[in-house]
Amino acid sequence: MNLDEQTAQYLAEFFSALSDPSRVRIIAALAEGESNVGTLAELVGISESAVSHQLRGLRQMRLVRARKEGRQVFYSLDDDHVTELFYRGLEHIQHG
Amino acid sequence: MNLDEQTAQYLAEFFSALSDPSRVRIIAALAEGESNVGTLAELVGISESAVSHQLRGLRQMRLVRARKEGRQVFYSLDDDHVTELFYRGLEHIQHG
DNA sequence: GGAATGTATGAGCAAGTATTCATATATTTA
DNA sequence: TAAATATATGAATACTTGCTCATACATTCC
Repeated sequence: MNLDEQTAQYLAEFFSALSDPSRVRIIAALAEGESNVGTLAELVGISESAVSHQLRGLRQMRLVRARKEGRQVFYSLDDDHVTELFYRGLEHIQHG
Repeated sequence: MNLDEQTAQYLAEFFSALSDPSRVRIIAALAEGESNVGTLAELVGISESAVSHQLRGLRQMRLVRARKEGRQVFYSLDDDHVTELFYRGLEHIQHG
């Protein structure tokens, strides 16, 4: 297969969602169900600001969706493909 | 799921293999069958040196293997998981 | 042997990225 | 209304990354 530049670009961006440990851990956490920024920060072990920045990117890729409840914002995975990719990757790591 | 830092790190590295357009195109080409550095450079549209650098990384991740034939080196995919991920990602892009 | 070809490698650089810090915005509570 | 809480955002910074360029290595051909 000889992908055109644009398709390759899109694909690369898609996989980039899982190309950083913090994002991987955020997505791993969200795979269990929705969670808010503070909780994610605690789980992942980075600042709330850092989480917020990462979620922004994931939001722009439409991989997560946000639900506001009071002053908290609950995020959840909004793309089955990423979830699936995540699990496949995990299998690969665990007994690949 | 709450991944430990190391697992997250490995996973992120694994997905990083497909997080760059040039690498995506290299892997797309190799999905068809083995190919040498010069041909890949032509297909992908980057220098042979750049291809060689990328292949080095993929080799270190054990995602491709090299077969030397005379002065040419033929590369092929050496990991079904990546191939599968690639196709899944492609589906996502094409009609996701 | 020497030239030519194919690939690999290291240094260096420009561009991208993940984080922190300071600050802003929005919502709740006193 | 003021203080407190939760999240978002922009700027700055340290780090990473993909490429080029020069050069080295290996193999074939003359």
